[in-house]
Amino acid sequence: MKHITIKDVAKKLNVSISTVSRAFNNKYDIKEETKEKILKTAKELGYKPNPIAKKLSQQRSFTIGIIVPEFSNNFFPEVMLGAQEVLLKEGCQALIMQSNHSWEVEKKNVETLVNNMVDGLIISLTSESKNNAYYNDLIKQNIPIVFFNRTVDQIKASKVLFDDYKWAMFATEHLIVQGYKNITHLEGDKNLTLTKNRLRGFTDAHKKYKLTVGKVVPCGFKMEDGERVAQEMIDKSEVPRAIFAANDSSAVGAISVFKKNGYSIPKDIAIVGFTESNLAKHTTPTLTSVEQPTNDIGQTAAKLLLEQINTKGLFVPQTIVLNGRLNIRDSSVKII
Amino acid sequence: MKHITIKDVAKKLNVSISTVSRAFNNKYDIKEETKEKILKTAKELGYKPNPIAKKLSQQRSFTIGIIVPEFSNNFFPEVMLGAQEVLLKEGCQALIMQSNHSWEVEKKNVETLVNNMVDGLIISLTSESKNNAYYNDLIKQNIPIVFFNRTVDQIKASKVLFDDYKWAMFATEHLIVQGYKNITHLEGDKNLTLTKNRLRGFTDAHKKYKLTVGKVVPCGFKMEDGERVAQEMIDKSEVPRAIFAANDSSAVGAISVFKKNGYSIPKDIAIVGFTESNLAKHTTPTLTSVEQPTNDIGQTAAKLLLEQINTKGLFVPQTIVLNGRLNIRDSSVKII
DNA sequence: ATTTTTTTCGGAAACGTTTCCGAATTTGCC
DNA sequence: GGCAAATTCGGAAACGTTTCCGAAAAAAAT
Repeated sequence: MKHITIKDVAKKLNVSISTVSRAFNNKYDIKEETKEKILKTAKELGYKPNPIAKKLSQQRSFTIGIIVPEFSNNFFPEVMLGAQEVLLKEGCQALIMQSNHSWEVEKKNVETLVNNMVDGLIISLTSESKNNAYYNDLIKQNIPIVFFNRTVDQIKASKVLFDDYKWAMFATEHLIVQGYKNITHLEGDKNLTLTKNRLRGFTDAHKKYKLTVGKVVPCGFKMEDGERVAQEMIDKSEVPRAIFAANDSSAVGAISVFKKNGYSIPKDIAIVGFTESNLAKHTTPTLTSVEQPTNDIGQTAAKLLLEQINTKGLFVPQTIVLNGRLNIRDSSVKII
Repeated sequence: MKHITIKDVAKKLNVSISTVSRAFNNKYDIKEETKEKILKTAKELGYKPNPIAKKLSQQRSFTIGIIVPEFSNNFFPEVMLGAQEVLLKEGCQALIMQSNHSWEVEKKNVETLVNNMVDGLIISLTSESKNNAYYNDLIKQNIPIVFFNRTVDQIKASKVLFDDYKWAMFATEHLIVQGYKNITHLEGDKNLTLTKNRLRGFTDAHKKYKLTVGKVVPCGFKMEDGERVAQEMIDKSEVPRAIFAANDSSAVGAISVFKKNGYSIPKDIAIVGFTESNLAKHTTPTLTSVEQPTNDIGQTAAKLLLEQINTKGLFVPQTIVLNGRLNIRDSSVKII
C-alpha cells in the first residue's frame, strides 16, 4: 500500500476516476463543489498524481533538455536558474547536460536527450560546432529547439540572443571617448554569430568616431587564450594602449600576464571584458565588463520553447534580442 | 504513424509483444535465434522502447535528482559529469538543481524532485543547512540518498567524502616545513563536517611539529569572505606570515586585498587554498591548492546510490573517503 | 408540460511497456 | 515409446493517468 492512486481517491468519494482527474486538471467540465470536495480529500489522503502515468497518457514527456558548453563561470548556471524557474512552473523537468566544449559530446548529448523523449531542447553551442546539418535535420523532424547566445547563422530556429553588436560598440566607445587610441580587440571563436557581432560593434565604434579601426587578434574565450595572446603581444612588442576582450575570462588571463610582465592596469593598458562573470568584481583592478541579463535569457528561452511545443508545428522561428548593461570599473578608467 | 511501438515489431514478425520485450531485456527466457531476429528487424523499423512506458510498468522513474549549492567554480560541474557518466550507462537520467546557497531553496528542490518521483538523490548541502531533520525523515521513508563533500554528521546516510583532514594536514605541513611560523587558517562554514576536518588537520599539523597552533579566523567559502577577512587583518595589523584558506575562492579574495594593500605574495604572505578551482593556475601568483578527484566523487556517489536503489531497503550506509593531491605553485613557496 | 440545451459525470479505451501464468513445444531420460 | 523436465513463447493483466463518448441530471427555452 505504498502509493495512493487516483482510484483510491475515487473509491473514497464514490466518484469515477475521470471525475477525480478532471478535478486536478480543471480544464474540463466539473462542478465547483465536487471539485473542491475531491481536492480536499485528495489532500487528506496524501494523493499526488503520478507524473509518469500522465506522461504516458498524454504522450508528452514534460521534459526538456538543456545543453550548454560548460559551467566554468556563472553565466550558464544563472541562465539555467531562469529557465528552470519557468519550466517548473509549467510542470516540466529540465535535463541539463554539459558538452565540455566538444561538438562530439554535444551531439551525443542531443542524442541521449532525444532518446529520452524530451519535448524540446534549449541549446547553447560549443565554439567549434560542426553539427549545423544535424540540427537542421532535427528541426525538420519537428523537434522544437531554441538556441541561446552561442549560435550560428546557418541554423534556422528560434533564438534568444544578446545585443552583442550594440554593447560591443558601447564598450569600445567607452574606451574611445576616454581618449585611448591604440585599441585592440581580442576576438572570440570565429564561427559563432556573437563573435561576428562583437567584432562589428568594435569596428563601427571606431568608424563612428572616424578613427582607423584597431587591431583584431584571434583569441578565444578561455583564460589560457587571453594569457597566450597577451604573451604574444609582449613578445612582439605590440602591446596596445587598450583592449576590448572577447569575454571576461580572456580579459582576466591577459591582465594576469600583463601584470606579471610589469605592465600596470589601467595605467599602461586599459581593458574591458564582456559577459560579466563573477570574477569581474574581484580582480585587481576590478574589471569593466558588459553584463548580460542571464536570468532573463533563461526565462525567455524556456517560454519560447514551451510556446513552440504547444503550437505543434505551426509556428514561426523567432529571434529575441535582449539588452544589457556596461559596468564600468577600475580596469578601464583613464588615470590622469 | 509517428512512433513505432513494440506492437509494430511484434506484428511484423508474428510474435507476441512479450517476446519482443524479452528480446530487449535479455533476462528472461528466449531463444537466441529469435532474439537476434527481433533485434534486427527492430533496428530496421527504427524501434526504440518508450522509456516512459517502461517507467510506468516497472514503477521506477529511472531518474535521480542531484542537488548542489552552486556551479560557480568547476568543482561541482565536474562532479556532475562523473555522476552522469555512470547514470547514463545504467539508463538513468539526472535532474540537476542548484540551491543557490539557500537551505530553503534546497528543501524546495528536494520536494520538487521527490514529487517528480526520483528513484534517489545525490546531495551536497548548502553551508547553512537546517534541513537535517527533514533529511533524516526522508531516509526513514526509504528514499535513497547519497551525500557528497558538503555534509553534516547528524545525517545518517551513505556519503562520499574527501579526506579533508589528511590533506588539510598536508597543506599545513607544506607551510610549516618551509619554516613559516605565524600561520592562520581561514575557516569555512562552521556546521559542515569538512570544515571541522580541515580545521583538525590544520591543528594536528602544528601539534606534529610541536608548534603552538596558529590562529583560526571564521571566514567562509566565497571571494567576498576572503576579501573581508583580509581587510580585517590589515585593519587590526594582524597580518600573518602564511595562510591556509578554506578554499580557493576565499584564498583568491584574500590575495586580491593583500596585493591591493601593498603586500607581496608569497614574499610577505604565503597562502595555500583548497579544492583546486580553475582559478588556481591563472592567478598571480599561481595558487597552491589541494586538488580533489571531482570526477571520481561523482562516479562513486552515483554507483553508491544505484547500489542502494537496487538493494531496496536492506543496505548499510557506507562512507567512502577519497584521496587527492597537493599542487604546489608559486603562492606558497618560500623566497630565500 | 414538453422539448431543447447545458452541465456534470461515469464507463471504457488508450498510452507502451513489463511480467505473471500457463500452454505448447522441445529435450532429456529410462 | 512414454513420461518428466526444460525451454520457449503467447495471452492478458497491470502500471496510473487522460480523454472520448455517451448518459443522466439539471437548467433553460418553448
